[in-house]
Amino acid sequence: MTQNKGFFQGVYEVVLLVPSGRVTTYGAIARYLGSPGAARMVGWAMNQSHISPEYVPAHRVVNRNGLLTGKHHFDGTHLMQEMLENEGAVITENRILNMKEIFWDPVKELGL
DNA sequence: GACATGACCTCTG
DNA sequence: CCAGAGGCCATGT
Repeated sequence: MTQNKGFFQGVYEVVLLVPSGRVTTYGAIARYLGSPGAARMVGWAMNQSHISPEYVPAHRVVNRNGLLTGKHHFDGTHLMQEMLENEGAVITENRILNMKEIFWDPVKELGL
């Protein structure tokens, strides 16, 4: 909080705060940080998530459509899908069906 | 030092 | 309703 070190820090904080079995979106995180149009950067943070001191559940971060866009960046197959399914998410063809049910919004959950 | 790209989203015409 | 362009931050070449 109140750490203006960078957007990345905020993204990691939110992603790390995402509970198991829940998924969030890039726009929600960007919006929570105060930049509704900085969704791109969120994806960039995920790309560098491996540089984070702690593991970042990037598999719980999907696009607005509930599509596993970054699944290609995890291992290249359906590891991300299996992980989410293991947590209780219903995914098919890289798309989350019950995304609405497991959707976790930081602004709504954490509150501004 | 500057240009181009990146796991995207939102707004306007 | 559909389509197009802009925006944001950081990293790499």
